[in-house]
Formats: sequence, structure tokens, C-alpha cells
Amino acid sequence: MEVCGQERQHHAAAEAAKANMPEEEDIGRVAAVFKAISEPSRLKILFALRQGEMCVYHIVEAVGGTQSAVSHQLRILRDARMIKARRDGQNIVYSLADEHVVAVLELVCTHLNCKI
Amino acid sequence: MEVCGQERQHHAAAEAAKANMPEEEDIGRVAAVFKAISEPSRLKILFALRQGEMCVYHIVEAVGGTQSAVSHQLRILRDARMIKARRDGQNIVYSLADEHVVAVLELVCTHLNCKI
DNA sequence: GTAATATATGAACAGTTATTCATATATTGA
DNA sequence: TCAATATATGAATAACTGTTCATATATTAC
Repeated sequence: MEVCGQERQHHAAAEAAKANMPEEEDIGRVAAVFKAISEPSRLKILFALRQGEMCVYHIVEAVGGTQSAVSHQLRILRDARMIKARRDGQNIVYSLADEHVVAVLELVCTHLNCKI
Repeated sequence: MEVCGQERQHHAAAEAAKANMPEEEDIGRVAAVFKAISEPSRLKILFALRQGEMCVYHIVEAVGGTQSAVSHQLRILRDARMIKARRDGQNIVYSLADEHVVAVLELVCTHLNCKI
């Protein structure tokens, strides 16, 4: 049955889409990454860490907000593997997990024509 | 005052971070893009549209869910400029806005080692 | 051991968001 | 004009999320 003017092409695309649709689990993992970096407060932390590793005190200094709020956001970024942490005495030092993180940010910034 | 073991480096990084922090508005725009693609239901639509343009009926066929839910998600993706729409008779035909969209998806998929 | 400091976390609240349902708009064909 | 079809949308609700506050844990210096 015809449901639209380009039935043949659209139907083929829909079939291909179903065949090539990533598994639910992979989609969830991709969504989780984007969700982690879709909040201004967390984006600020990532932009800050481009300058190099920092302990929580200095991250708070760089991005503003309370220590508690920043700490909660750090956990979310850490769970999403966007940042990694190591202890150094009393401090926990955070840094970007890998170069993909900056690459994604820069790709979108370029897309939006905003100066990073 | 010393607040951590690597006071000098971290303080310098924090200062640089503040100096280089994108403007609030740009951060918001970047966050909005990621938010738009951080929901499994919307990601599915984007993955589906990699196969080519489709009208709503076929998008629903490809990704599942109700027509109403898909239509709401299409609006969000459209507002975020991730997809574009054109009318073709009774149908609205959707397609990916540009190649950046797929680039971002593939970058993250690579990062996660999941087969797209 | 105790005090001080750095960081993390649970609970609660407020704000946001995805879905559903019902309905509206727009186009086509008669 | 009217019926049928495709798509969009407002309102309502349930689920989710970010922040705050209070407190817990871990490390260091004494």
C-alpha cells in the first residue's frame, strides 16, 4: 500500500534503517555519553579540563558553583568515562579521559561556529 | 595559600580555564545540541535517517513508537537543527541537517567501540 | 589518637522532559 | 465542499535530573 509519494525509496530506507539500527544497548551507551555532556555545568568542567588536570578545589574555582554540586557533576562525568581521577594526597586530581572528548566538543563547536 | 599538592600547575590551569571559558551563550548552544541527541528515541531517528530521507510514516516504521511521540521528537531535533524538513504533498519528508550530525555520532560510536 | 582539610554522597526539593491522549491543521481526491 | 489521510501540537502525567543541605569518608599534620 502506498503511504507516501516516494513509497519505494522511503520504504527501502526504512527497511535498511531497521536492519542497520544499532542494538538497544549500544544506543543507550551512546545516549549516555551525550547526556553526560549535555548540561552546561558539566560542559564547563570539560572545557576547563582542556587546560590540564586539576583538583576539585581548582575546578570549582574555574567553573563556579558549590563544591557539592561540582562533585556530583564530576561523578556523572566519571561514570560516563569522560574524565578520570587519581588521588594525590588529600586531593583527587581530574583530567579528561582521552582525546575523543575534546574532539567531540570541537566538532560541535565548529558546527555551531562558536569560538571555543 | 596552598590548597593542593600541585598548587602552581592547577592554579595556572584554573586561571587559563577561566580566561578561555566559552561564553555562557555558546555553552548553552553546545549543551542544547548534545541534549537533543541524548535521548535513545531521538538517536534512533538520527540513525534511521542515515539511510536517506523519510516521511513520518516510514520513520515511525523504522524506529517504533507512536506517531505522536515520533512527531514530538522530530520537532525537538528540528529545533536543534539536527534534521530538516520539506513538504511533499501530504507528507513531510525529513533528512539529516548536514554531515556534522553523522560525524558526531560516528565519533562517539568509535569511542565506545560499538558497531554503528 | 585528634583536628583540620579535601572530597564524596544521600535525601529532598524544584525544575525539566518524554510519552500519551485528544484534537487541530494541512493536503489530496472526489 | 466534504471525506480521508498525514502530520503537528497542547495539556496532563509520570519519570528524571540538578542543586542544596547536611553529613560521611579519607588523608595529613600534630
